[in-house]
Amino acid sequence: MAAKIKDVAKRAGVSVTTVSRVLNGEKYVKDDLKERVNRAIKDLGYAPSQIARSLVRKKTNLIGVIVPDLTSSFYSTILSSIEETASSNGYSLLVCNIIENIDKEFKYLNVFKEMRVEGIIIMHEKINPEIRTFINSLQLPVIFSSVKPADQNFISVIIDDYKAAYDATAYLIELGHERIGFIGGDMSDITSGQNRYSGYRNALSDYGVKLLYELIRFGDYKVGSGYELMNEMLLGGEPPTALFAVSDDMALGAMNCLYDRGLKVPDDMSVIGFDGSQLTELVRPRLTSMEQPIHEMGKLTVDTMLKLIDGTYQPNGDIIMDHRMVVRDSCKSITKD
Amino acid sequence: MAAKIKDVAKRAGVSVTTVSRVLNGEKYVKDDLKERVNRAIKDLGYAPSQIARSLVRKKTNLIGVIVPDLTSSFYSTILSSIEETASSNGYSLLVCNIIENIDKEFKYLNVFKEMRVEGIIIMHEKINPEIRTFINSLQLPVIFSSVKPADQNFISVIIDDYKAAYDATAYLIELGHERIGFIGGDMSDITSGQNRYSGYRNALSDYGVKLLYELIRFGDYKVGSGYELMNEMLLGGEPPTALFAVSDDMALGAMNCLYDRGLKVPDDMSVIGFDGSQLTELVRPRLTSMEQPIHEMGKLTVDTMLKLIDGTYQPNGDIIMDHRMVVRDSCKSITKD
DNA sequence: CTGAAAGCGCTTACAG
DNA sequence: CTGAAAGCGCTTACAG
Repeated sequence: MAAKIKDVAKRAGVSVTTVSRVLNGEKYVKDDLKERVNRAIKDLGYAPSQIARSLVRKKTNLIGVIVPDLTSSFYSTILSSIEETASSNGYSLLVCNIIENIDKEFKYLNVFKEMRVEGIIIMHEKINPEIRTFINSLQLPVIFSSVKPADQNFISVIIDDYKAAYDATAYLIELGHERIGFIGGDMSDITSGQNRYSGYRNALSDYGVKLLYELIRFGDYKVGSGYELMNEMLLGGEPPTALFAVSDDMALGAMNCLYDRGLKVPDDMSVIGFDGSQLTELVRPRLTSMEQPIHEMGKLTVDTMLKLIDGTYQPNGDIIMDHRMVVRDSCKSITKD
Repeated sequence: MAAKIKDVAKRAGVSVTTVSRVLNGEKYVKDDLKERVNRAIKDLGYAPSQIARSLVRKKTNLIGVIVPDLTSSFYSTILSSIEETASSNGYSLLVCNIIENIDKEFKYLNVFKEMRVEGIIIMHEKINPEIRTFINSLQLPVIFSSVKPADQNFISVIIDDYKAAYDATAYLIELGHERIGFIGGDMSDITSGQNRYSGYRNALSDYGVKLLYELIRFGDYKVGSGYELMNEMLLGGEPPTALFAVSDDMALGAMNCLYDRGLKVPDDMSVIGFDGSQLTELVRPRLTSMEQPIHEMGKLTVDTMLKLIDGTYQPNGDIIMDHRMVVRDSCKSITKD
């Protein structure tokens, strides 16, 4: 079995207290003792048990993370950034991938509780009352990253979705488009559903562009729904000249649908996405997108979480980051001729 | 603070031993006591501390996972499957994302050691002697998933990369191609580098097709290198009529390069990829690929790991899974006219 | 069927 | 500067 502190103490000829002291970098240990201990540690290949240590310190250095879909480019990128920041601060991640499975989420939340994680990061906003109650009962710092649940007690790290959607729509309008289709998200989601839709509508109305209900659809942010919804729109009558989809995945789905029907982007239709996922650079034409600062968002989420954990930060509302429009090749100005 | 077993015992008017018994589902507890305990647990919102439990049981139910790149579609899909299988068997994952960072890998391996994980799953084969020694010293079950390191002491869950590459090449040859370009992987990698290259070469030679060195390049499996290498090939002289890239990402990179230069797939060049990542269905034209059973591979990795942990399984060599060619729209037979 | 006691591998006052 | 002892929150023989 693995060596324990007692073995080290015996081999170094000191007490376990002394070993513990050099392990934790305390001063007040004579150099020669320190040396003997360090050699014993090396000889034995000793590494202190975090689990014993956690028990006495009441500190696990663990953060629980709930991701809706690990295989999504957007979430895996945030997660990657979260992991990087956490690990460079001495924290490890317990990752739960819930694929729209409430039972699994509950089960995992319970694992988080049993593992005594010090904080929880959640990346979806569809929490039901039961889950909400459970989370609250944990009395742990909780941060929603990139999403905002209805419950005002939670803190989110997000962009201003309303404004971002407004800007994306305005961009299309300024390109001369007047028939601007919209593929939105789940309207029970505050930020990615409602706020992005409002941004779209208000931009149209501010610019005096008519809202065309036949060009509006709502999906689930995934490629498949973008495809289906665009197909529906095409079947429905005169197509839009431009499309704003509230996720890059749905924008790509729409582009694929157009491709399969022999339509060209951006010649036959301009398309703008949302998120700034890696896909934007991988597809052809490259996808213009209203981007979230994905990497920075993950980092800021963890930095804030760490401060929340050590009591250094008093939350006062959400943390709003800047969005950024990145123009690529999927939009063009309309030329009436 | 969170309730502890002592609080439950007090509230239920029993000993902690009894509480522990109902917690662990032991029989030999009278129904009325059991009821009182369960009520106390509910009232207090008590959840046993896994960390205390781990300490005495010497069992953490933790598996460490090392992923080279979380944002890659291939790895995130395996990871998702690993997570699913682990969690449904009561195990949690400690995930380390090493982005070609040896120091970080070392640091994490040490975290794994300190956290007393019960096994380690690794998804890259570039382990240096130092890492190898460290891993061996851990005396823990280790499984390489989808890759095979040079060290024969480790066990891998993989496909037959040689045969898969052979089959992919043969497919192109049977389509009538004779100028078949190849974008390989890192030749210091046994499976994804060497074996796939051998498969390509031997297929050519078995079918009597000439090996053209000017059509051979080696990349790093990523989109960017596929793009660069194809560009190089195009600049080099007469282009191939078909390309076999040993990762879907590189195949996509190559397709993007062709697109940017106004060349059509599959009319101007057929392209076949390798892996079966989600990208194959997302790009246009859809990418034909020699697929690994990604999801099953993740599951089998964990199933095997669990058996290794409980001593139910005696490893005898690698576990080879079946590959599968999935034809989509990126290849066509050559028509000489 | 139930409980008192020892012990898991550490850290942290406390005393010297 | 160093060590003996208590304690973190559980489980598991052992005894009854």
